[in-house]
Amino acid sequence: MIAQIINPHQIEVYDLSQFDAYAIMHSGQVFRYQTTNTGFTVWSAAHWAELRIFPDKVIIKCDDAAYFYRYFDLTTDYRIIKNALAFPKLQKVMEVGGGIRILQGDWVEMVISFIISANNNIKRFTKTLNALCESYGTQIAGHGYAFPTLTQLATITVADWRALGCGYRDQYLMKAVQQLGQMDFTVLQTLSTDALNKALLAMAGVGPKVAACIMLFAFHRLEVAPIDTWLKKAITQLTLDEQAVILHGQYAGVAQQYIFYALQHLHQTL
DNA sequence: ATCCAGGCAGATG
DNA sequence: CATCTGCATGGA
Repeated sequence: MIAQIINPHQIEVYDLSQFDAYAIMHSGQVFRYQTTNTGFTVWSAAHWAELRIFPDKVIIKCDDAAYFYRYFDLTTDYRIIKNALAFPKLQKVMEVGGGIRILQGDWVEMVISFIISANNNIKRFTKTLNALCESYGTQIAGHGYAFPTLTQLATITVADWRALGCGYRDQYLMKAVQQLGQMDFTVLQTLSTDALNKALLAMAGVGPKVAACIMLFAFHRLEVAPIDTWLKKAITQLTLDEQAVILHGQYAGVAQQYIFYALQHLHQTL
């Protein structure tokens, strides 16, 4: 058993070989989190969770256990995925990042976050995202701020986006918020990955890489690998087999996350 | 100071 | 279809 819902506000995770809270938080798929004495606090949409890390388990205290059971993808056995990725250089990055899981993020939050992420650095756009929540999101009593709802996002002007530090992306964000209002997650969810990709590419500020991030981190399309500046450098270092896994494999997105974490966060070489 | 950051849009071959 | 360029902004 990977994890269990103890009650509506608590989850316990038992298999830490496939749940590394530190690696998950630093793998570039969640930007609203804080380190605490015992672990992390993380926010998603209007929800919050406190992760307390113990030697043999992680206790997740949260506002909605069902939400975070899905968010942390706790029904998926990552041992199966890692077996499918057992190539030499991937093995090396899985040794340090093998506890990463692909989160099921809120799709509006992922769209806005990754539009802001383009040609930006993580430290800076994380600051922007937190400012966005504090300025336009609803305060959660004693637990920080929610990500702004679509209604709240729609009140933000071009000048406001600029003031948040979004730079030239302000116009993209204005239009993307409008477009989000005309899209339906439950419909998009039913689309093939190819059709979903096309739908996402129609949004302002969304190109191939941002669309891939949205598909992986909000639609859980594990076969989609966002190829960013880090992966472009990495891919030439991989064997042809591994390149095929990254570009076309069933778990390309997961493999990509292991590589991204090892390179970008741990500054390892392949 | 120059280059780069989880790239994209628009223009030009 | 592929390639080139401008773009806000702050950190290295």
